[in-house]
Amino acid sequence: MTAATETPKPNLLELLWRAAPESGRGPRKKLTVDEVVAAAIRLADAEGLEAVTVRRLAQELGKAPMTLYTYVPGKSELVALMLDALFAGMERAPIAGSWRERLTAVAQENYALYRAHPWASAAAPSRPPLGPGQCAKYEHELQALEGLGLSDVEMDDALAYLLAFVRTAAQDAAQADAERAASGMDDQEWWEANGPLLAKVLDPARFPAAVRVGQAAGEVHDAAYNAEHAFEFGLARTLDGLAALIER
Amino acid sequence: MTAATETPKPNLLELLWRAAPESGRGPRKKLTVDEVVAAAIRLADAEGLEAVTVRRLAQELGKAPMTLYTYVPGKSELVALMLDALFAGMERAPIAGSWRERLTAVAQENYALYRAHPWASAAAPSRPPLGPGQCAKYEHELQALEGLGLSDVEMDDALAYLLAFVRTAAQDAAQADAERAASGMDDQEWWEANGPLLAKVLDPARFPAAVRVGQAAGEVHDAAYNAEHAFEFGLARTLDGLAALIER
DNA sequence: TCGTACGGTGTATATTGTACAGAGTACGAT
DNA sequence: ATCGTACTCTGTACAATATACACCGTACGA
Repeated sequence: MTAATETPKPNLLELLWRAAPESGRGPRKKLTVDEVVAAAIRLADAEGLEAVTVRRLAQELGKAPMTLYTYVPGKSELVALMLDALFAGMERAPIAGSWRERLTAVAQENYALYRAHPWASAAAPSRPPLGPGQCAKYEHELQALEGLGLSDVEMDDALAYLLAFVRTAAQDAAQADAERAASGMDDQEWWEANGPLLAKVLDPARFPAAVRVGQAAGEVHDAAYNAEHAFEFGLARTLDGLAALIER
Repeated sequence: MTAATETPKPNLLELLWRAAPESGRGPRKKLTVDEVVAAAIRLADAEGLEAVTVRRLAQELGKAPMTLYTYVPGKSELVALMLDALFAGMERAPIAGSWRERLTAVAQENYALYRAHPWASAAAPSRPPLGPGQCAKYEHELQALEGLGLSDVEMDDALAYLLAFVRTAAQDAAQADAERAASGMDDQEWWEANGPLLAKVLDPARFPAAVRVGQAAGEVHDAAYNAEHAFEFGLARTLDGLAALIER
């Protein structure tokens, strides 16, 4: 009996860093991992992450579905690769200005990325596997916190805190968009449909503050939820919160 | 031809407020929406939200799968009901103390809820449909911000900001737990498996700050990511950020 | 008393990720 | 130069998902 050949089963980290063994046996590959990932990103941008199915992506690439598994071990790894590619491709404006300006720029770059690729805000974990894109992003963004008197650990904490805020804000914005699109109603239609029931059920005697505050908030923004306002407000608060650490 | 009877198709809001028409024709229902929702929550707590399938939940209730659709129009509505039930059942300690103590209590109540029901942190939208549980929660939590000199709109902004932070922190913690469980490796094993590649690829010349800061952060917490620390740090920052608004 | 609205269910469908086996290809050892 | 074998690519197959639809029986309301 020959020794069981045990296909090495490419690790996600190896894949991210394109550190595959590359034993040139067999037919040449007709695609690259990068092409697969790029097609997946294109598809997700155009039709959402739920449109990125193995079959659909294969069709887009002119291959049979199972072919993709020669490039990527599974779907979750594909998503990780998509995210890292996105991070790798971010434009990185030089870090300059006051610490507030620098962190604002970092926040806005991230927000713009997630708004341009809404699927990413939902897919991105707080601590994605350390791919090259993720690392380059981390390296760049740490520059905004360098020289402020923070310890290394505090720099990491502060950056993670800022990025988590931005990701959540973008995710909430994307979700609000998606729900509006899915319901097929604009805010006015929604209110006409659901207003009567809400009026009956939201008893100001039972929920005095909720009714009062909810109404005030709803009137100021034109909608029940204004994502851009939430981002502006939250960013200001987040920077103020970091100020207490930085300017202490 | 008789007039098309057009089954009214229960709206999510009607369902949340249990405001169904209730036309007592036909056989008596053998279950209630609440029983279905309670069973779903039990199942999600025990085995995760992905275990809550129509078949499995029906089996748990001793019914045929399709039976559930008499109680709930679809799965997404079921999840919304589960969330609202969770919110309705939260213990609400009386609001007291300084504003910092009050908001800390609110944050910790929410964090505890999401840690006890990890599926909820992923499922909860920033602005869930206004069910009775959600409303009671909102009413209660607004108390913590009353009388601080904030406008109604600012109260809403501040609460949403705090809650989004807590939800994200809990979600990240749950995800870290899930990944650890799924990989079957503890942190040490993971490092032994992936350390060599990372050492080769994380070039301190290319990523000087990233390597330095990442190492420092990894050493302080025993793991690559310490969720509880992130919550503590973030909560302090978030309260400091709100202080700038409240004590202005 | 009887029509009909409704509860409960069996069957069926479209869609998903992916396991598995087979066919052809080209490198590397002999 | 030859040939085994590792590898690419693909067709088929399977398990699981949500849920549409038709049907059966029940019990209220006219």
